[in-house]
Amino acid sequence: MSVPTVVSREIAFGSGPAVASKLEAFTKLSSDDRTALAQVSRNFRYVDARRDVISEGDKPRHVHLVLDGWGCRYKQLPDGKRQIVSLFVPGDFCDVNVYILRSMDHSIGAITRLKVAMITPEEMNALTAERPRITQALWWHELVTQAIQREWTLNLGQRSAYERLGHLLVELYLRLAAVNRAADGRCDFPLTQNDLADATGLTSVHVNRTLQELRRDELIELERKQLHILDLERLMDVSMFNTNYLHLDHEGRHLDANA
Amino acid sequence: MSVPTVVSREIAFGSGPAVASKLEAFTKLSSDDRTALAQVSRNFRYVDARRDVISEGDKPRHVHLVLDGWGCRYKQLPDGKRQIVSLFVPGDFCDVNVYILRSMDHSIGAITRLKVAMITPEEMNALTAERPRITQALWWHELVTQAIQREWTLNLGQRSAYERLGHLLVELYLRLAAVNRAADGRCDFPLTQNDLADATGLTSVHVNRTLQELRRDELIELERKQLHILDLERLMDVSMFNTNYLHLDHEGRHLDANA
DNA sequence: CGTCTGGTTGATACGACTCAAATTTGGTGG
DNA sequence: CCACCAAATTTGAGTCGTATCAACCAGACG
Repeated sequence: MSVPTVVSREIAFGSGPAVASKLEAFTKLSSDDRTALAQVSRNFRYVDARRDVISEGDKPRHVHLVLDGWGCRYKQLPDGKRQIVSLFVPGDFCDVNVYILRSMDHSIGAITRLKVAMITPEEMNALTAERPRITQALWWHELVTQAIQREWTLNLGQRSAYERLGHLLVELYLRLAAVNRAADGRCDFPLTQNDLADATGLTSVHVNRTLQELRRDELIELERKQLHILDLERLMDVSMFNTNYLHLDHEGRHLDANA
Repeated sequence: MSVPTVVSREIAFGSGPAVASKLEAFTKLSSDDRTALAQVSRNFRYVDARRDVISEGDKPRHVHLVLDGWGCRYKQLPDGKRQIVSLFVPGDFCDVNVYILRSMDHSIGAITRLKVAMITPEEMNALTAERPRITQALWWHELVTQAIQREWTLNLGQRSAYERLGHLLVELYLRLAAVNRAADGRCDFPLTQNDLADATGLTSVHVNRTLQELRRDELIELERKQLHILDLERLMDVSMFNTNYLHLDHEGRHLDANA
């Protein structure tokens, strides 16, 4: 999870180009690669908190890339129930190649005010045609995204409320750390207890009580949108967290050689 | 969900090349495309029921393609709990491009005796380099696989046991129908109640009671590994089933023109 | 035939939900 | 800078869905 000095020199904690550092968790990128990523990020827009980036039923026309802020993917049931099926933090792509599909089967919403790049199919094609290492890294990104989705399935299916919340907190902390948005057990944490409830399949009342338990056990502090994990190792332990699904061990580092 | 006549003419219910028909739910393939798919399916092996095709921790070396039988992806927790995170039916690819990753974060197991093709990275590269329509179709396959995983997340997070099981039965029925393995509300259904429990995050005792409810409500018959959905429309209704996530509407049909 | 796996039933327990209200926090305008 | 309001958090009491534990039964199989 080390961050290339070239990048980290430029950025302060909590800001800066997360995309490159996210992809560089997989493979080292050349400065040309980084320039190309910056290029496709030029065309961006802001989406207010609690608004949709794109809604279920819409025709997808771009790949979205989260430059700043938090977002989520969610699905709604006819009876009004809502499930957040994934969370986006800076550096996350929302569905590489979605535009193949005719219509969105879920919505993408902003948790905080969101800065998202809109990348056209043509730009994506050019990017992958010209930059094989970015292509590899994007595939890695896709595979990790799928692995996270599977882990959430496991989380909802088999873990208790306490384990489930613990697991989610650890995952988000590690994902933020990978893009230089977390350190020393601390990170921004803009999710409300309601959001947490929708993400974990619990009610917000029960989330509240369970967070209190986690605090009582001196595993976390969480207030004013700031998370502090007091004992990461123990929290990972009680939530049966296995980092393997995040594939954060620079698996593509052997690709560094070619230009 | 119509099946191209060219294919359906050749195959009997319950057997035949499922891959082509699965991909042709997205776009029409040329006979060259179909030949290429048959080529990469030459190298296959059988895996006995209840054995792993590949286990968590293993280094992935091939893309697996289910030629016949049912399989699943599952994850296990240190406390012994097990979650089936996805199911495979004939025609399903298991993780296009997995070999990018260093080690499997989950296991792939056989539910029934399984016939799986093992496709090398080289073969995959050749296939995608030479056959753009297959490449598109594989991307569609990936996107649908992800959509299914999201729907399972929703299923586990927000639906009751009754809805959850109903939803799963409908999904499997529709997926089997798409590869010509189901019709008239009937299909093979080799899952035990234990498997269903692991897939839905319930106990097998509760699965048993809930299936009885579904039978009592005259929605399904299920015995001797045969499923009969008596009233598909009503079952979809009570389980809040929205077919949109399966993207079965031949979205890539505009690609038919090129050779 | 005994054994095993998968299915079924019953009694009891508990984790998480529901509903309802109170309290705190954060943002906004006067 | 304070008053106000809406949103988010917290608390309490009671209920329900699903889990647990423990038998028992049926069919498949060697």
